Amino acid sequence: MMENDIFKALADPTRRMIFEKLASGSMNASSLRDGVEISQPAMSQHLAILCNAKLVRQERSGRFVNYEVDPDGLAMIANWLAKYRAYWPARIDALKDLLKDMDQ
Amino acid sequence: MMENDIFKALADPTRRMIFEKLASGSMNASSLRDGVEISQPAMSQHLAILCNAKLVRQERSGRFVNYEVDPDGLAMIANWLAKYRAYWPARIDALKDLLKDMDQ
DNA sequence: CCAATACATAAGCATACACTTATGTGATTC
DNA sequence: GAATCACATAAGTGTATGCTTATGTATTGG
Repeated sequence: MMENDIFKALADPTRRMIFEKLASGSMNASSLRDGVEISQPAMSQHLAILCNAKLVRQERSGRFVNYEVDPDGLAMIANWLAKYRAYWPARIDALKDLLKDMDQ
Repeated sequence: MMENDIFKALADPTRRMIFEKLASGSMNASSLRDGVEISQPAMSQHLAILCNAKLVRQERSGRFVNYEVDPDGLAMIANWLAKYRAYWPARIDALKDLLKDMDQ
């Protein structure tokens, strides 16, 4: 199932870090390793899992592979979260900011 | 870390099912087992993990323990998701519904 | 071509995780 | 107050997961 892939993908802190890095701009696998203590195969495996979860997508560019955030995965999480909107505390500031940003 | 606890808690399909069940109304541990093929210790362990992640909270009531959705955990996910709002596709219907519901 | 680069895949290993059975703990009921 | 009920905890076990080293596969540059 897709939902399961997403949550399993995000359950690993290294993958969330990779995802966060990609959110600041698309990058190839080597650039993602810069400043991070992680082996090349480990990075490759994490990226495969993120891609499979539709959180990240890839695009080949010569011998490089460019990775970027895939909105599909985020939309799935938003959908999941929406099911429980009745429980969201209305006063959460971050949430208000989110609304302001999106309601344009 | 709290964020890690939440995503790890949600990575298990059984726990997401338990959470979904609780979202439809607070329940004690025995009621949560109704119609679900899960042992009593397994349920207890899952609930402990969900509580630790602030996704669920408990309240003792005699010899029963009542479990309910904890908004704190959901707010944390909303916060996490908000960091990537730039990537949310604006046209997702569920998202629009969500916005409409919340912008009141 | 052939060496080097960028990345993927395979296989093995240590740890984490979700389950099991067994037992403990606190509250209720007879 | 002894038995029972609702739940928690302990200990053990099989499997999943994330890493490692080694090798494979495109692509590019000299």
